[in-house]
Amino acid sequence: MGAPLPRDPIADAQRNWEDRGWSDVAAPMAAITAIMRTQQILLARIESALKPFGLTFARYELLALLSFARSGALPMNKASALLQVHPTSVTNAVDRLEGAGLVARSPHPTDGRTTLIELTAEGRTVAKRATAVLNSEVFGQSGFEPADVDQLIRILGSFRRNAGDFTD
Amino acid sequence: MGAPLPRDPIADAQRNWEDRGWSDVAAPMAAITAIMRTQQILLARIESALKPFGLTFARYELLALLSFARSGALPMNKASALLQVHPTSVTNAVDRLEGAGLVARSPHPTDGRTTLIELTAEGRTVAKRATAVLNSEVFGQSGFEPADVDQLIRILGSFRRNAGDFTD
DNA sequence: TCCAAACCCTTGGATGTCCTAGTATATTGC
DNA sequence: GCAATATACTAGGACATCCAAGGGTTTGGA
Repeated sequence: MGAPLPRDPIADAQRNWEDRGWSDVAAPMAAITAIMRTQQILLARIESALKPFGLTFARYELLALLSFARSGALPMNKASALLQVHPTSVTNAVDRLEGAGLVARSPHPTDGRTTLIELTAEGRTVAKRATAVLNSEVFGQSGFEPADVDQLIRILGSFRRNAGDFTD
Repeated sequence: MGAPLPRDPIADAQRNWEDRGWSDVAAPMAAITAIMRTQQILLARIESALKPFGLTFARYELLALLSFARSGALPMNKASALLQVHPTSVTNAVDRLEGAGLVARSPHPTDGRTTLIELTAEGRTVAKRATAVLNSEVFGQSGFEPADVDQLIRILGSFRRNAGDFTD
């Protein structure tokens, strides 16, 4: 954190790669490194916007997912698959959200292995308010040009499909 | 994580946003969420490629940075600024790299507050080998079209500049 | 000259992610 | 029907990141 650098460190890295004879992979290296850094910046903005609600991004994502579920409840494994995170991460998030009274665990009616997670009334309220803040403070001020947003959705969508995230 | 989903969960989220009347921020939301997920996929690939070297991405980045420093040594605060991570993260990475014998700490010759980190001979060798593996297994098979790589570098470069990463 | 402010690094605490392993419940196959 | 396999969730451990706070060093103004 700190003041802006006088030069783009990723562009410098790309030049270093080229100078060492790795020109064939210098550009993908720079693009991938830029994705890592961009994610870091965006995550910091998101966490900052969610802090007043006592939420982290991981917990917010779970709340948001539940708020869109028709029944208002989802099995943990379903949430894990849809959020594309490890099951233990969902357990962790649910533990904390449950402690904050925003979600509740309940046994699955027919499958004894499965645990359902459900929004509480307060959870639904918090999800709504947090989404409003994220929309206005982060998504609404992303700093991406509209045309670039479309490019990102296209490029990263293709990447995620090729990586095996989904078949569509 | 499991088998591919039948549908793109991010595209679904974008539709949900639009259905709730947040059309103005639905696309940026989708783009940002896609960046988060793409980072996760790429990080997993990188960590997997580095595992045989006993390196994580954070430690590799530090090794690579040092390998490009003319003198082969850098102050910790310099590394923190160039890698754009918190100073404590550098302390953590140096602790582990030092324990593995890949870098060494030394006092700054004139400024008693500053600690220099320097590659050991083994550290230089490991950095070289790890870079070769990353180049061939990750950067060389990113799955991005060359034209899209250029788009990413342009779009994310502009974003990072606007976010205050650098002035160029 | 001397003390306050700025700077550098480290420690300790909170979170999140993943992996491995373990327990409990379902499903499948013989 | 029963044993073997598969699935669901949780516990414990390793890492990384950030923040807050503390101790040592420099710098700069009174």
